[in-house]
Amino acid sequence: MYCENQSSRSMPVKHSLVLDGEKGELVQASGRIGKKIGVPETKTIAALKSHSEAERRRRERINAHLATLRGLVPNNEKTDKATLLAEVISQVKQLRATARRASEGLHIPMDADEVHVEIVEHNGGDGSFLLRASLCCDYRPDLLSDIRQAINDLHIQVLKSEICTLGGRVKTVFLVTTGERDKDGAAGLEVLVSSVRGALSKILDKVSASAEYALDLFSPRKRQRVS
Amino acid sequence: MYCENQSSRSMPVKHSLVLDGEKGELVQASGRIGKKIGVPETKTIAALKSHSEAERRRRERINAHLATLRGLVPNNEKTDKATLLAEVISQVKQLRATARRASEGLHIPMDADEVHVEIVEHNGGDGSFLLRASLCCDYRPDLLSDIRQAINDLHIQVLKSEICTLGGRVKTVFLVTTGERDKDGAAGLEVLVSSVRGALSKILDKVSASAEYALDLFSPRKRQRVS
DNA sequence: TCCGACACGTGATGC
DNA sequence: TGCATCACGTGTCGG
Repeated sequence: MYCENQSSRSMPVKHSLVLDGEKGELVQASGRIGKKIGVPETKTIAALKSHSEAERRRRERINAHLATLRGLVPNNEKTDKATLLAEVISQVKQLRATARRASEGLHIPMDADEVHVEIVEHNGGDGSFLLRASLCCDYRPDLLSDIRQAINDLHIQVLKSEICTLGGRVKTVFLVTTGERDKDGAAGLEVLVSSVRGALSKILDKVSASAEYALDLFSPRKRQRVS
Repeated sequence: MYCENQSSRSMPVKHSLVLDGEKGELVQASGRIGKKIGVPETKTIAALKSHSEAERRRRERINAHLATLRGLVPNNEKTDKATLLAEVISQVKQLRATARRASEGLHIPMDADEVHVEIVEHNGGDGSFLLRASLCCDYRPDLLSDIRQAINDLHIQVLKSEICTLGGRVKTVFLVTTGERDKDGAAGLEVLVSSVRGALSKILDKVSASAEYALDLFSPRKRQRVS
């Protein structure tokens, strides 16, 4: 709600005191105000002085916090106060969004092999994005290490991973984003999507190929069951 | 870095113009300054007017962003500017921390049954915390739904879940926190830890009990293999 | 009465 | 030169 500040704008009041001297001493202005002051001017002077000092301390507190925020948000070392605050609210919004996305639904593996990559969110402003990639296939012992290797090769950051198994089938869902912000926008995003899709498809093909001749100990009948 | 502001503090300059009238009109003060101005006073007046208007617009931008932040951060509707900024930097810090925690190591299930609950992080300032809970046991079809049910009953928020299977064994690791901030601090935290531990132990016992008489299709030999 | 928080207008400074 | 940003001191309001 703040202050209504109506009165101060419509009735600004004449200045009666003025700052002078080398070190911020307050003296009485040449005002024509007939305010009958006999002696207590020194008291008013002191009051104004402490007032301005308090105001300066308040400003220092606020600016200190702004400096902290400037250090917290990446490389806005010399931007405006206003744009700095704008970047901060953008950061908070997207952090909250990703934190919320990180706790959502659980999926169960189906009987058909599947590779799926979709763009959950793409913030054009700072080039950040959110990808959901899923792979559904038969389980094999080195599946997880293969996936892990693919993630390392793609240089992406995994926000959330669900690895869900059901009767020899496994479905893995990854929520991924870029490690730090890069500015190549929608173009680089598309190639990244296809890269992720290609890597997962490669893992899927490796499953099928090895299943051709290798005997897996724990896999039940292959790929057909009740839907 | 900002402005050095040395000069403006040590030499504040005498006021020569003064605000007057009902609606913010600028007039010349009664100053004894002999600045020989013939006509261009109106220009200076207009300049000062546009100046103050621009400054007001700047203030409005900054305050609008502050209001947005005030709406974004939970229930700080009428706090100071300074404390609001302090809360914002706290929010950003903890959001970044949890986002970083959410992408860490992957675990593989071992041969011994295990329930583990530990406090990863406890922020005494706002009562928020971060718990890592893990359960390692044999796989059974309704294990995941049991875990999901336990999470719902505990009223906790899952930031990250890893469900990793290896040869009939499954290890699930959860990174959990409180849904929204509650202020009961360390006391409630301890009871929550033991609640989580108890719920997971219950799930573990149910596995062993059902394994007594039921024939699981996919489980290999029970609980002993190479370490 | 005093103290803290705000909005305001203003001079200085950098582009 | 003007234009935008900043720190400053001050008036005002509420507790």
